[in-house]
Amino acid sequence: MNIELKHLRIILAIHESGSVQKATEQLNMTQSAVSHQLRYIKDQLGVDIFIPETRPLKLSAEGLELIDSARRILPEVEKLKSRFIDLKSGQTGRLFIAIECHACFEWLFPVLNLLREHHSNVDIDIKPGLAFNAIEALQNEEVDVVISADPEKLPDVRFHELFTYAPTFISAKDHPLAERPYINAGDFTDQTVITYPVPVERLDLFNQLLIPQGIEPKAIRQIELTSVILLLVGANKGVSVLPDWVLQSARDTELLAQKKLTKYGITRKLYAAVRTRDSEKLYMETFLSLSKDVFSRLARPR
Amino acid sequence: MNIELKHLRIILAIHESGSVQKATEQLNMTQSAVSHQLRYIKDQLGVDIFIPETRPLKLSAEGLELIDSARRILPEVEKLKSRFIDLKSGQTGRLFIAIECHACFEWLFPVLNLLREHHSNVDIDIKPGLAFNAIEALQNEEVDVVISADPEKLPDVRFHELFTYAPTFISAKDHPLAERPYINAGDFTDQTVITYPVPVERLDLFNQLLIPQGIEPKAIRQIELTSVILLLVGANKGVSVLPDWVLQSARDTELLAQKKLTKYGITRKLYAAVRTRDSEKLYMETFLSLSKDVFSRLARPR
DNA sequence: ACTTTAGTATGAATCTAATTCATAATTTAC
DNA sequence: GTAAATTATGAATTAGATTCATACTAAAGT
Repeated sequence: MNIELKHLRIILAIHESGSVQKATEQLNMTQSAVSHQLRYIKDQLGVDIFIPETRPLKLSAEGLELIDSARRILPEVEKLKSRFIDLKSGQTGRLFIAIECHACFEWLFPVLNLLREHHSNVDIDIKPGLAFNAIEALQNEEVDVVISADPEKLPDVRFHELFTYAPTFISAKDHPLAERPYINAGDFTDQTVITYPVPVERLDLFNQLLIPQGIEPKAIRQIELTSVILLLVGANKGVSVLPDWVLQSARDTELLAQKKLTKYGITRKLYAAVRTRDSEKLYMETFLSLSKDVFSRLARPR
Repeated sequence: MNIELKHLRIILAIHESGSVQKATEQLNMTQSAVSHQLRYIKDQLGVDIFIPETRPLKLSAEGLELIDSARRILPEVEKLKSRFIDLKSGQTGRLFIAIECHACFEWLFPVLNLLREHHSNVDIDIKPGLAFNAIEALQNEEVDVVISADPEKLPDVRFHELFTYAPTFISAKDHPLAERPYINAGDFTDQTVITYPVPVERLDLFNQLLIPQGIEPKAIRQIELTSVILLLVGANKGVSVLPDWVLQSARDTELLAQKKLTKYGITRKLYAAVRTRDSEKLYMETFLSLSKDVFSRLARPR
């Protein structure tokens, strides 16, 4: 028994218009085509859908059952179709975000709240944990955006530049290194470094400075919250390196000394990696521009 | 945008089997056919259903939405199909009954209760009120059975004989007519006749005896309940004519005299009129045989 | 990095199903 | 009973789906 949506639509149109004749316009079919289809439907279902020898055709008891089903099934299909129209136009969609940059929560939350206001039907989520190879997860469509500082040349992924920042050294004001004009890699050998609880390879300090120069600090202490890191550094429990904008937007930085890394400073760029074919989606464009907006407000010193 | 059930089935099969290759068996299609269909689906929906350049094919975020819809829609269609398989085999169906014979409620209720036990999925109902032209309602599929004493020769309707009965005169034992061996039409001219509240043309007494002979009784009093009719006749408030089986199955008939109508008695047959193509349906056959059963038990004098 | 293998895509030919056109058959209304 | 309206049917046509053969391509193996 083979029944298709087409058949349900035909039966429904005939019932609602009252005759095959009238249904033909609505269906954009000729009377003959409809008639042939009706016979096919009857053969498939094995029962008479219409009361024979009535003109205009009237649905039989069995035909009315078909109508019931059609009225349950067809609206679901219409929903599916309009869902895909929205998906295609970027009115709606999924925005799962993987962040490689731990501090980024600071600006990501306000961005997502704003995005929710603009695109209430977009399914927004942050996927932690798969930071190990976020770009692969992006290609597998497990996530839709990766916030990363390491752009790659990939055919199907586009890295949208969000902003530039400077990983900045901080210590207590009475710390010996607070006297220096800038900090070098070697200065860390006898320091306790306070970092976010992520693999060191993912920290700017390490992947940009210490690892290339083969230097290891005396100790590493991992702390989750930015404000706690600032507190501990202020209390001389260690030193740290954080993005400049984190320091600019944070309170309670009076007790801290901020120094650039190396003589000329290190600057990095943060990117939003997006699958190429998602780039022009409306909500994705909104996400990108909101990100830049929010960041520039956050980074402006108060 | 044209999407058919076929397409949903293909996507679902691929997702559940894990690859196009494996889905082909389940779908009874060649790999090539599936591939062509996938391109069609993609073109229709306007978005990529699969992550490009992965092998085996993996569904994209949009593809997963399709799966959701398919899992909602396809089971509804399966339900529809099995419903029609049942309808065709007579496992299930509709049994709306129109009764032209008022006393028939007496045996119809037990029949329907028994039928419900055998065929719990049959939608049983009694449609009163459209007794004016019940056979037309049968042809229009407004009802599925008409209980009638007037068979007609119709191409699409079959009259199944249920049983024979004799419209029988009753009066109080001390009524003058109780002395007679039988009752003639003329005997009613000075009688009050107690009947069911239906048009007189539908009463055996009238359409078989009084109307053909142009005789009208002195008065007609209409009463709904059989037991009340018996009570009033016993109290000499009038006479009545009821089917013999009603009298045989009723209690409190000791005070009544029963007489045949005319010298040789009048007998009538009751039929169940059914659309020809419904006749062989399982539940219809059950209904007919149950009707005969119940009647013969009812009519047997206690 | 190269080769093999499994999985998918594609084009042309073929086959199937749907539609049209012309016309017949039926039913309903007058 | 005739005309008008509606549906059915058969043959021809057209559109759509499937197959076959083969080309690609990603992933796995060496």
